Amino acid sequence: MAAANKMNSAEQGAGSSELRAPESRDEILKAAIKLFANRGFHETSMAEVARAANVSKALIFWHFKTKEDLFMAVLNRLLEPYVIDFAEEAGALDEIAQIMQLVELYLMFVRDNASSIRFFVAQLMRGELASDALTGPVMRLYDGYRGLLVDLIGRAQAKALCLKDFPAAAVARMLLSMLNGTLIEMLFAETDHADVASAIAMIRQWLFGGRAGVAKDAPPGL
Amino acid sequence: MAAANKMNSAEQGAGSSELRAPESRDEILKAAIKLFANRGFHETSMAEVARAANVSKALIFWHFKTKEDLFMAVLNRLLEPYVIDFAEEAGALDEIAQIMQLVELYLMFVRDNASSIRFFVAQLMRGELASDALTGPVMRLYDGYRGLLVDLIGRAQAKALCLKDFPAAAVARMLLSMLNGTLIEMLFAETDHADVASAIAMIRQWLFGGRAGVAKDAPPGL
DNA sequence: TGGTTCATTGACCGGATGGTTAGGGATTTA
DNA sequence: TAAATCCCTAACCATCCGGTCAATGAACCA
Repeated sequence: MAAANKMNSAEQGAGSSELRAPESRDEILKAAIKLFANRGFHETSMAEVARAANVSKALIFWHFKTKEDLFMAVLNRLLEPYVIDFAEEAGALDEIAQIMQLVELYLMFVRDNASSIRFFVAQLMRGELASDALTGPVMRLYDGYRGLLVDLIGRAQAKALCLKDFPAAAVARMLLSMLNGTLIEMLFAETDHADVASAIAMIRQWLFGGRAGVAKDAPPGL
Repeated sequence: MAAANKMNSAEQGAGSSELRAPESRDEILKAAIKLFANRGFHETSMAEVARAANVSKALIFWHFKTKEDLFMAVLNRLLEPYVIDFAEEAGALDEIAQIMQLVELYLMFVRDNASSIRFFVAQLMRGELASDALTGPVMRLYDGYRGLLVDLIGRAQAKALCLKDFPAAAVARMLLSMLNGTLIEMLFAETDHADVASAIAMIRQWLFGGRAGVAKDAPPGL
């Protein structure tokens, strides 16, 4: 059985807008990222991905053995920019400046990766899939970030630079809650830049009171 | 509306383990709530709902015309407890106490409705379905709550009871960010009660500095 | 030139899903 | 008691989905 007749000929004509080489894999990944991000895993069909990537469904299964394989590849691709090392960023700055830089880094990171973060959060929310392959790296990063905060806040408290009414760990947790709250406001309501800037100002005021000590007052990028 | 009549006679006598009267609708709703909540809309099949509710799939389609109808019914059922009037709660208390009571109310509400809130957030995240029927009521409630906060904070600032370095609206927004951040920590990491209590303490400290003025120091329920 | 591998495709398959239908048993109504 | 109504079900259907397969053109290798 199987017709096998071909039918094509059609578009030949040498170059023009034809599909290229094994960068089709990349095309598929990009399409999958977009679709998974704003429709979720279960709601995205391989046929849709194929259509969006301008390839046949079978080709997707040639590149990635299963749908979950594709999903994992998407995960890894999205995880790449998440490896930014927060640590290196701040050199000889005092604790206050370092903390504020971490805060700004967090917010800028969220702003720049809004869509993939939305994706991760959506995935996190339900145990949908791969909760380990997902939870693992993200949580490691998150814990690392919190660790840095606890450390820095502890040192700032020791130098009496920063509010001391609560243990460093609690302050760090609260700071992260503030950041996460601002984050979800950025993601769902569309907070404008002014609001984010004012959030940063309020965080600084909360942590350090009237003290200065920060290099730049209004972060350039935000 | 829902019949409510009858339900009589019921199971006794012959029936053995037989199904009852038009409270089957309720059984279906309860099952659907549970399934939709922790598996989402698309990942929950009508057959599963039927199995979980111990009825036939066809009966579901008799009670609710389509799957989306069932989903809407679930939404409305879940929305019911959300009508709590925050306003009535606080009577003759001063602004500080009222604000702190709102804060506690928010956190307790989240704690008590964790599963349905998780459901709403998951639904909100993607525009999956009914984004109006969903967004509408929840956002109205949320805005109402924020309005109350802005008002109270404004009055507290006027009386110099509360931090005045920022406009009331900004303070309210930040407070909500803190609450939402604490919320997602409660929902996803399992923050224990001590952490929530310390979060409340830190919020009070942030808003009112050393001032007292609050009736109870450690909220009983939390 | 013929063969091997790479990259790609249309057609196909079994299973699950949302939804329908025809009917049946019990209760109410006339 | 006959008709109508309500509540409920098994069986069915069309569609879509993840995944497979045989075939094939192009590039590289002998």
